[in-house]
Amino acid sequence: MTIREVSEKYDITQDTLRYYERIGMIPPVTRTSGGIRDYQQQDLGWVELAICMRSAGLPVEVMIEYVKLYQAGDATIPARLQLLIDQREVLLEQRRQIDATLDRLNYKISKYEDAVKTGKLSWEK
Amino acid sequence: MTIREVSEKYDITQDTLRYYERIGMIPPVTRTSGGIRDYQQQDLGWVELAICMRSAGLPVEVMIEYVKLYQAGDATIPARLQLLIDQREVLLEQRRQIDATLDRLNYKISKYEDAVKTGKLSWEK
DNA sequence: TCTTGACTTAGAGCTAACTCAAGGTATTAC
DNA sequence: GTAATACCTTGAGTTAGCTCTAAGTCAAGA
Repeated sequence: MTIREVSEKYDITQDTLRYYERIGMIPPVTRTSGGIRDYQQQDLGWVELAICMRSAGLPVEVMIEYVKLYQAGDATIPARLQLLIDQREVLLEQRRQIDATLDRLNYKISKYEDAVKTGKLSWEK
Repeated sequence: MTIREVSEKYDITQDTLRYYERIGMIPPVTRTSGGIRDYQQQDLGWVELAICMRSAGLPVEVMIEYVKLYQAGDATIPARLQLLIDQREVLLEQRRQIDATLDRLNYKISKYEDAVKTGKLSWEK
């Protein structure tokens, strides 16, 4: 699969795909004899994982670390497990923050809806 | 309340508090005759709201827009309502992304836990 | 009054995560 | 073979969101 096809499949720019590879956020992608990227199933798996992590807001640094551990072999399995557990905790905390903000937004939205309906404010910020 | 007290109360730097005010993410804070910030209850409400939005990952630009609308008076109430509804949608989408990533993490974590227990991989990335 | 420490502004500097540009190579269509 | 297009690398540029620095002002204690 060419970089163009991958970029269309995952709706991500070719620049970003090359960037992810360059900084080690995904392992080196399979190349043709001419040096052109030819993404295999395994490469796509890494791309998908990277996009998933980033879309949740996890820093690229974490994925770089994970890839390094992966490339270092099976001895790093406990370290990889710990990294994943740590990031899960980060995401759970982030979700708590989002929920707290959603509560606040919902409260304000209901107040504003009242204000719009009745044409006046009940007290608001 | 002095800027030091506010920064300690919300665990945020004084620089950031001044920055938020400077860019219009919160309205101008009450000052003493000497020009020193003296946060009132209302100022604290804005600080709290700003911190809440930022901690959920909403861009400062959105809060700036909201404050501008607020300062423009009651005629902007429908626009403010719409802004809040839009941001709620952004947060709900962000939460979906986090949940998707949590699912992926949990799957990988369970695989790694098996690998650590049994001392071998069942197939993993 | 003098000193000390907390406060002020304006503007420069920093980091993360892209994003773009320049100059070159590979592949495909004719 | 050549032209057009898609790819390549390296390195510089951009944006958001702080964070720090410099140079100065205000307020409280000796």
